[in-house]
Amino acid sequence: MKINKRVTIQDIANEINVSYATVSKVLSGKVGGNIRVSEKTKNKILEASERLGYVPNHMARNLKNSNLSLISVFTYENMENEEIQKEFFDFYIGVYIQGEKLGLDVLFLNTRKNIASSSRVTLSSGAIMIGIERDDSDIKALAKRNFPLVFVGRREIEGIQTSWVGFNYEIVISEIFESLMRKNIKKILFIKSSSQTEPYDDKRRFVEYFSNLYNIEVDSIIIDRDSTLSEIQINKMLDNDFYLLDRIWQSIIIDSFFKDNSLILGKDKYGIIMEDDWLNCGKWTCWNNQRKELGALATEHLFCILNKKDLPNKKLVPLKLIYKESFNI
Amino acid sequence: MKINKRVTIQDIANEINVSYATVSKVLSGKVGGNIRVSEKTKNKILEASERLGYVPNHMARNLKNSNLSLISVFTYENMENEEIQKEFFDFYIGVYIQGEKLGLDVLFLNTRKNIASSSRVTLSSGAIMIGIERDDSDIKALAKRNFPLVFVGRREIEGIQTSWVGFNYEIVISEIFESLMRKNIKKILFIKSSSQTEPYDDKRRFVEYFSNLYNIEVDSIIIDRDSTLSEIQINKMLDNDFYLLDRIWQSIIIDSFFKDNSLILGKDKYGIIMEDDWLNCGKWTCWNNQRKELGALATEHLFCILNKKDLPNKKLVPLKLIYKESFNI
DNA sequence: CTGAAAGCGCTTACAG
DNA sequence: CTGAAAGCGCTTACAG
Repeated sequence: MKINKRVTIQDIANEINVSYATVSKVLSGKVGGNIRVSEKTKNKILEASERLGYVPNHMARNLKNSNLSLISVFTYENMENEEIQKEFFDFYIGVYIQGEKLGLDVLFLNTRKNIASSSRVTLSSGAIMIGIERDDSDIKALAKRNFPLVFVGRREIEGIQTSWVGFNYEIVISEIFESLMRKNIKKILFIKSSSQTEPYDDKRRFVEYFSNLYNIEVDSIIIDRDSTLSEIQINKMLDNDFYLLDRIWQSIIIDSFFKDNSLILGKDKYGIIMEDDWLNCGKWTCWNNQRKELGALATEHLFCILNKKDLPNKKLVPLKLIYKESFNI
Repeated sequence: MKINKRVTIQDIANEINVSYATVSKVLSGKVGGNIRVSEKTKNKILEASERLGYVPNHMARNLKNSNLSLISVFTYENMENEEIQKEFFDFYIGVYIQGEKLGLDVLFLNTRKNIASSSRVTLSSGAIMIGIERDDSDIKALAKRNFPLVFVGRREIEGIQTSWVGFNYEIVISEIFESLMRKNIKKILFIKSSSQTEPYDDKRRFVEYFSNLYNIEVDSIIIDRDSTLSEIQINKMLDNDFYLLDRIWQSIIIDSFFKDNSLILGKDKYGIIMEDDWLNCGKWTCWNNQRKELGALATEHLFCILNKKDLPNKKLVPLKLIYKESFNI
């Protein structure tokens, strides 16, 4: 595999008959202070480096210095899917920008179902995990082995203490129910997806909590990506005037239901999507997109873990409702 | 800096009194075929690796094996700028996806004006350069030193043979002029920006060539990002019915000129933007977004360079006109 | 089947 | 000011 043999410090040392230690000192920019090299030697080294075309090998440099400045962002999701690209883009940008601020380089890894290659994550000093794939035994292995990992979105792994950052659903869901109360809405339809991951569990828990607190009756149905509406579901939807949606893409199904039944959103029926506007919520009230902030926060956490600093107090990114036609106050 | 001392192959070898060569064989998954290790030793190693929490160090692995699977994408542009994010996103996705197909990991680097850190690009085996920054002496140094580099967009560096991929402007600009001819338009206004980079030069060259070929008169003005229109410019714009724009953001200025003068695009005035739709061209005819394809092509070229294969014949990505209200056939 | 040794390219005390 | 030597963590002929 040694196809691309590049010029090394050794080559330069040989070329001009000087020890490679000295070459290293000059070429790594360490001269000055304690480390002195004569002007003449220095120039000879610089000249030879230029002439031979020396390019430093950072792999080797890092091996020696155990540099912590390379992190990776890892996901199993299929990035060829445009929707997933959109879903992740802002997180990535947040990681990238915060990484730059903290002096971290970012390796984006997305290798599906291939243990050998996913382990390439260990090129870096730590990783941020994005995505909801559940069956990721090698990630669990990394977590178990104390490889520095920060998950985006609450994530529990049995028997392991995981680091994660997430959105603060509590406050924004409380805001939703307060507005419902103020509007005197006493009964809503909760449109769930069948996703069982922690973040969705959290949302549902808060819906339950605040609906009890404000004494609002909640009926629920499940609508998934490929769902067609059953008679029962349709009746429940006709029966209720306010819908609370789990997922943004449910709104497509709902919108077409409205069309079929000549109902108008914001006039006949109301609703809120409990996600941010990563996929264009259109006329639906949803919360603001804080994905960049979340990516940045994850990066900060990882940075602190790597450098054995105390984690930031902030672990949850606050969310705000963006009121649109589907539910305006 | 050795804060995060991790478990190494040595640690495992010491733990169970076996040579670290054997540990390496087992843990790198090399056993089988010529390389045999007794079941008993293997299990001991696996157990200890699990118990101590071994995570391989890929830096060291790569140093030994001079692995070519890490490439980087490099730019000096400021990624905090949302417009620039949009401008680059599709390229990045293209690189990322093609990289995955070719088994390359991608390091996204964006370190501005800092030689020390931009040289971190040498962590990888080669780089794709995106962006139009002209004053990049360290990139030139890398190019001079034969560090494998592929530029996105034609790019000439004096005295150096550069690899680059780009869009095929010729065919799409010929298509523009053919349509003009068919519509019997004999006179157009070319709205240039003052950008002097190779891709814009290319476009202008083809405009000149095809306008001569089809005998279409071209007047021109320069409009930049922060321009206000001069009287002369306004007169030229009133005088002409068809505008050819260099850059997508010029359309904002033109649109507001239309508004001020109660002119309607697609009715009173016509035009085409000679860019793709990365920033929403609105009603303007422009060409299709092939940035993913371009990113993928750059990745392929870099892959071939790294592996000393012949470069793909294809170096230019073809473009198609997307006809919209501003100029429809 | 197992291990001693050389080496990937570099850095850094340390001695001269 | 300069260089010999050890070592970062790993792999891989090679010998036993």
